[in-house]
Amino acid sequence: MPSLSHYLSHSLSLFLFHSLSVSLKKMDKKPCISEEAEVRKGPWTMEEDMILINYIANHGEGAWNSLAKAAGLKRTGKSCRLRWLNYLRPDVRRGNITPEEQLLIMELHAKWGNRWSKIAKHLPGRTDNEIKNFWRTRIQKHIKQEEAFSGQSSCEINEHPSTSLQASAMMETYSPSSYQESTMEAFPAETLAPDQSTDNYWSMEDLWSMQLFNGDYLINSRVN
DNA sequence: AAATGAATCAACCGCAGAGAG
DNA sequence: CCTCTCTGCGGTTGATTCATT
Repeated sequence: MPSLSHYLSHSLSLFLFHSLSVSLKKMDKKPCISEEAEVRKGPWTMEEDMILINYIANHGEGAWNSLAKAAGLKRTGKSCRLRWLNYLRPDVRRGNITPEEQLLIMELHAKWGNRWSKIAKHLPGRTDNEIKNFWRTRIQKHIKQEEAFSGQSSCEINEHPSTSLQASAMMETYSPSSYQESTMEAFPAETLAPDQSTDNYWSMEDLWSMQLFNGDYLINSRVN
C-alpha cells in the first residue's frame, strides 16, 4: 500500500511532467525580454508560476507592481495579476463550460452586454477572460450562423446593447428559452460535458487540494 | 502523411477610473 | 485642480491544437 508521501511525490512527478512538457513546448516561443527594462513577455514558464504562487501564498495578492518586483519576477504587475487571476488562483475552474453556465452567460449578457467581469462574478471559478473567449468563439459564431441561415441580416449582433431597442433585439435573438431550444443541439455533447477534458490532466484545483503549493514545499522543491 | 483552414485560449494592449501626493 | 501611478476591464492578437481535405 503506497504511503501518503509516495502518493504526493507521484503526484508531483505527474505535475512536473505535465508542466515541463507544456513549458518546454511554450519555451520554444522564447518569451521575449526587452533589453532595457528586462521585462519578460509571452507565455509563463513553470518556474515563474511557482515563484508567483509561492509569493502570494506567503504575502497575499495585490499591489501587483511591487509584488512583481519583490517576488523577483521580470514581469509587469499587470502580467502577474492576469496570470494569477486567470490561471493560478486555487479556485479557478478548468474544463468545459456546462450547459447551466452557458444559459447563465446568455442571460447575463442579454442583461449587461459585454460586462465580462460582472458576468464572471456570477459564475464561481470562471474568469472574465474565459467567458469572453467562450462568448466570442462559440456563442457569437453560432448566432451569426443562425442569422446567415435565417437570412435576417437586418438583425446585427451588437456588442454594446446600449439602447433598449438593441437590448430587446438581442433578447429576441437569444433569450434563454429560445436559446435553450435552438442552440443547445448546436453544441456537440462532448463540449458541454463538464470536465471531460481533464483526464490525465492535473488542474490547478487538484494541485491546490493536494497542498502541493504550500509555500514551504515550493521553496524546497523549486527547480533551480 | 502532408497541407490547409478553423477553433481555441493565453496573454498583450490601450483606455478609463480611482486614489495619492 | 493637476499630475502621476496603479488597477481593472474589454478588445485584440497570435501561437497552438484540432479537423478536414
